[in-house]
Amino acid sequence: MRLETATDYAILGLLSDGARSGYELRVAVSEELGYFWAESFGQIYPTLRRLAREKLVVRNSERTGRRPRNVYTITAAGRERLAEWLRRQPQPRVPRNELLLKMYFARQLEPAEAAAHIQRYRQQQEVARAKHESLEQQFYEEHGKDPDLMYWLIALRYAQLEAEAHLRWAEEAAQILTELQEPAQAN
Amino acid sequence: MRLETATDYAILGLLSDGARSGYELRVAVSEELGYFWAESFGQIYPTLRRLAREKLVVRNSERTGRRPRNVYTITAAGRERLAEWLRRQPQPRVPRNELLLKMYFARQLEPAEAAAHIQRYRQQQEVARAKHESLEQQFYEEHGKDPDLMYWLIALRYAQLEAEAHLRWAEEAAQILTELQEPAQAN
DNA sequence: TTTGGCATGTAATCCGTTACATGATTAG
DNA sequence: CTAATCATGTAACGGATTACATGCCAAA
Repeated sequence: MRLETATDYAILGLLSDGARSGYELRVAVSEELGYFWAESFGQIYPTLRRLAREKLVVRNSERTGRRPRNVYTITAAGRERLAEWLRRQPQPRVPRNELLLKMYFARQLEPAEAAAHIQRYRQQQEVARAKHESLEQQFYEEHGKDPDLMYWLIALRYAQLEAEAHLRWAEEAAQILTELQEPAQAN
Repeated sequence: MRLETATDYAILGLLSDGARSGYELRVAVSEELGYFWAESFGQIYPTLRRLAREKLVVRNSERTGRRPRNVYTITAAGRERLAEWLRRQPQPRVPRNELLLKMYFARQLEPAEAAAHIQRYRQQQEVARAKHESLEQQFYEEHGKDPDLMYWLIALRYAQLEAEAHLRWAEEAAQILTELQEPAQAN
């Protein structure tokens, strides 16, 4: 038997906001949670089956006119389990930052090669920042009165502050590497 | 057959700085790389075997006086492979932040319960910050002239800026939740 | 008619963690 | 003598990704 994973609760959490099909969940994970959470697609359907077996969700097959869909609805028991999990202390995952691993050993590279990593990283973080900004707009426009809004903004704010920190780091690191490449000429 | 993992290169990287035994690698991963990288212990020995089979490291059994140790030394081929990997663009891992997942769905909790998560998180980040600071000291003291130092500081700086961002977030989030708990009385 | 999006699933594989298992040496 | 640390590995399990597999419907 299977111990509980955060995956289960990501799905229960989304369903707590309204019934959805597996396909819709797949989309919702990547669009709504995408900036801090991901589920591989091959994970969602098996998880839904298991949640249904445990009576935390119920499946309703819709065949009304459209092509058949299986829509999952969270049960009272599901909500309870979700709330219980939400109260438990979040487990930090093991750190594994490949960029930093490469930086740590970067003396084996030319400074310009290390700088290239940093440049690309900065660009990625710029993209992330832009995405966060548009997400924030979207939140206000589509959920201005939603009582969830506050919490969504808190989560988003985390990503925003991190991206800012990453950008600042990239600038500092680029600066250091530039100085390494052009050793001081003045005395 | 096995595709390459960053695990392999974390080990090759450490060995590029000097030969070590499996046990010493285990310690080094957690002490030197610990703030941004982790390897589970059951991973290191099998990886060393594989690296030896691929001639990227060589094993030397020491039995001189002390209890037997297997010391691994990186080969020229190993250094080449490491450098080649270092040049390739770092792959970001899939995002999975359990704290944010809980925050995102936190309307299902009492605001005070959400605030408790944030308090604990802030404390964890304070601990991290202190650890970074002592690491920095240690770097300067023990490796003041090491040409690797610059890169180690760059990696460390990343973690420092992130921790600062996390602390700032925790403060902001705590503030918002406090306001939620005591609704405005003045008009 | 063909492409793209909606829709649902299974299978193989891999990576990683945890637990198990054993034993030597050294310092207190 | 005994606890801590040095030291080396194996096995079982579980979770996650990727690839495979299928097919409908609507719009261009």
